Amino acid sequence: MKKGDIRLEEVYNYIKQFIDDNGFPPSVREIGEQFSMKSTSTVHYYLEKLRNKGLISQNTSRRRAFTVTNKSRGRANFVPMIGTVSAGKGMLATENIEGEFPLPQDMFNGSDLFILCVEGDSMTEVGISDGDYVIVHSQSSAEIGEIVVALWQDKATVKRLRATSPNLVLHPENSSMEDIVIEPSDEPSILGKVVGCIKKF
Amino acid sequence: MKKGDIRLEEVYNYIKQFIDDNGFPPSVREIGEQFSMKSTSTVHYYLEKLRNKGLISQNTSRRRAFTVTNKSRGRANFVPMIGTVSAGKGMLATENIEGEFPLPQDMFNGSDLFILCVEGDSMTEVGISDGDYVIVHSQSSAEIGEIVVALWQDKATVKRLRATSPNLVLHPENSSMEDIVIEPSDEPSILGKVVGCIKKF
DNA sequence: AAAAAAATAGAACAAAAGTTTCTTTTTGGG
DNA sequence: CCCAAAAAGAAACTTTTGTTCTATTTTTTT
Repeated sequence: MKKGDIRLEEVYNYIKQFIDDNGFPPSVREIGEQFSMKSTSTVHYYLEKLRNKGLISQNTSRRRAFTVTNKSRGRANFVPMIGTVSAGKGMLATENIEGEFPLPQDMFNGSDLFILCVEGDSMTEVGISDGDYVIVHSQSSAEIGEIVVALWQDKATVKRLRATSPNLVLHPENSSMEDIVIEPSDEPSILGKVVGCIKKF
Repeated sequence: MKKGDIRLEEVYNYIKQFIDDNGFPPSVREIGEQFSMKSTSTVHYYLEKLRNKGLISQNTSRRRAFTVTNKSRGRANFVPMIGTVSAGKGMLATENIEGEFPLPQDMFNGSDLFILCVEGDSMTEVGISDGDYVIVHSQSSAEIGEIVVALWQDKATVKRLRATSPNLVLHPENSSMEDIVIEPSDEPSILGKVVGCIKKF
């Protein structure tokens, strides 16, 4: 392996790390300092190699403005985590958002997602357990058979949708539990459809 | 609400979006153009407000180098997804990596993690199903009772560790399956410990 | 309506950052 | 060991970019 190729990879990794740490790319001179390169043209030499290899893309006429075009590195989709579900105001109101979590955009895309922490063991038979985080697509209706987040008695519950009329029937995926039947007069509402789940062991 | 406060939020959102889209922050003049501000000092005026509110942090002496310090926005931890598990060379060799996926650092941190796609239904009773992605902490040994990824007959399997000697005993969390007993002569190895799981519905 | 505060503009400036051209040193294969 | 190619350096140059200072307009408050 040629000496320059080793260095090229080191430079590439440094850039990646720098962006991860700082949120913006390093300048030519900062790269040079890192590798004790005494001339900015030396850095330029490597940067052009990386550009030719398609590993970075650089916006001419913009300073400190190149990005790592790592095809294999997926983009993040920041999804809000909902803390308390207050029925009254919009659920995605700022005061209800506990934080934004990055999810792989390849798996979960779209801007109308949110994350909710699951309480209880009513859905263990589909792999959703107490303490898991479900990823929910915000929508006000859903198809029969889909797993939904429904707002009932001012609390969000995750259940499988069995029927919507005359009553809303929610089916826990836990053989020891009974279906929940909610009459229209109780004004139940569907907050969204569960599209994924994250669990920690 | 004051007029400036609305604008302040718009500017803030624009910056966030710009960084998401481009991977580097906008310049003062780019922000100004977006909002038809005819003077860079106007942008400066808003930028300072954002700084004072702690919403962005700016590195003086560095151009185009501020970051959104959204406390609520979690950082991403890029974790490699392993495709084919080839026993021979290092599992985390570049050729085995299918891509890097961003995970919430708050949930999964550390640089020695990898993601693996699960095949089969041997762990459904702990919520790990066919097609799920397990998040694995790379390690060569584990405690009894932990869920591990073991390499057996050149294939990676996810099971609960029951015993390590004299034989390696792997327990499927599926009552219709039998324990797998692997003799030392078969040279089984532990690739890591399962710390999480992501499922898509 | 007047006064105070907030928001915007203009222009000039200094520093940072990418590029270029030419030269020199170091490597690596024959 | 020699020579071409690769790698590194020096210095000057052009743009971009953030800052500053002052003046003006618009909003908000009293």
